[in-house]
Amino acid sequence: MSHIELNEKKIQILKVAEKLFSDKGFEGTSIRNIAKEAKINIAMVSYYFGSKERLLESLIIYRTSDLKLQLENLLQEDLEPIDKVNKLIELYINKINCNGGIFRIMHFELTSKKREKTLNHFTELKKGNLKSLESIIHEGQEKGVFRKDVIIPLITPTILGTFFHFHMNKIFFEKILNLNTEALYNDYIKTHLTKHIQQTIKALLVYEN
Amino acid sequence: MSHIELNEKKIQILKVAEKLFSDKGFEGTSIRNIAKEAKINIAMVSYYFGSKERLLESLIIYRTSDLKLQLENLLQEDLEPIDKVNKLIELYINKINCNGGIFRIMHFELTSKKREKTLNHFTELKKGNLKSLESIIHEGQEKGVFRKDVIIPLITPTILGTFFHFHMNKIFFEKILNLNTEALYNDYIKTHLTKHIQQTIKALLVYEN
DNA sequence: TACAAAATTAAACAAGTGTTTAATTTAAAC
DNA sequence: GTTTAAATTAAACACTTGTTTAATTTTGTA
Repeated sequence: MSHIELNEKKIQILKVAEKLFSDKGFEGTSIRNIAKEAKINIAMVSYYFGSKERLLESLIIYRTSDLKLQLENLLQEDLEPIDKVNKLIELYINKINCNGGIFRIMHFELTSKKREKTLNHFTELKKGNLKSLESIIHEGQEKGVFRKDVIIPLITPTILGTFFHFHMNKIFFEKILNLNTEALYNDYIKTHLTKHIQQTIKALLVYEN
Repeated sequence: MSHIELNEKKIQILKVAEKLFSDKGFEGTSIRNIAKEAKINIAMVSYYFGSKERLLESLIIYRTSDLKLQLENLLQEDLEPIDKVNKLIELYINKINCNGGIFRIMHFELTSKKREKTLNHFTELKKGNLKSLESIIHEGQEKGVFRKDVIIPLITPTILGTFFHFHMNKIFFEKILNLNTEALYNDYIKTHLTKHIQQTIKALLVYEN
């Protein structure tokens, strides 16, 4: 099921759908919107993907398939635990930033109790990610550099949540931080925001009350 | 404009709308859904609020009007800066948790460039909140208990982002943390999640590299 | 060239959307 | 009790939705 042949046309449709879903939400985007933007006939979406719902499903699988691999590679690098954590944060942010809207969609559209099948794929991904994080933290704890009373499953919400909330309030932060161009905004994420998250997680992991 | 007379019927509609918007999103909820649930005629929404858009606007104003006041009261309490921060975190979480879906809606529906008027009210609220937070942190910095190189506008994303991300992935966390009942889930937020956020922010504010 | 499979199309489908209308009922004021 | 305003209703409005159909064009293969 997670193997779907993706020809060029399909990928083109997926990318347009990603952009529109991200801009206007899943419900807010019509198949006619997608067809117009992708310059295809409205019947092609059903023809290729079966339905709008399964288009979303395909999109999510298409965009998340390599994240797991990258995380596992990170685990095997020869780095200090804190550097692994920092790299993991960078990896997340980079991944989300590069893949435009899909992660936004996943967080906003995949909470409903419908879309269960799509949600299952997402749950497996999150479980794997959590396992990777756990192994890094445990390593640090055994080395005596990380605290032992930290709740590991709550670390991801802090990393991703901080990023998403910033992204979510893009217009607000552009205004108060004077990020007048897209380049300035992206640069701020890559430098200040990333550093803030790394600093936060480090403090949480090593700070003793 | 921010003063709207709210009779009982209006409030009843607002509460139903909040629930449905929160469950299925703004676009995903139809006026007929709302009318059916609230046991009113579909024309009543337009009659009372003018449009679906302005129903959302009224809902947001209705739910956020007292937050500003509560924050300002907190500022004037006689507490140590770190205790004020902790109380602020508690206030946020409590506020969001009690007011069910509205904050979720605000974060998911208010990013689009449409809905500008509704968005403006929200922006003003956020600016005020940031000012309150700034004054607390500055107080702590002057007393020498907080670091001076922290980026204050990024603290709110960490507080709220962590909470929202947890809430967003409710189903996932219920599963991996064995929060089988609604009561257990809410209790986890009130205790562990709140503590995690407080611990995180404290570490960020006082930890020296 | 001829055939078959795949791709693409315009049109239609039934269902659902937010909003408005005009008629009717309810409530309040005199 | 009559008058006036507010509340409520069913029906219709024009429009959009996701999906399907059946016809046509394009493509690849023998």
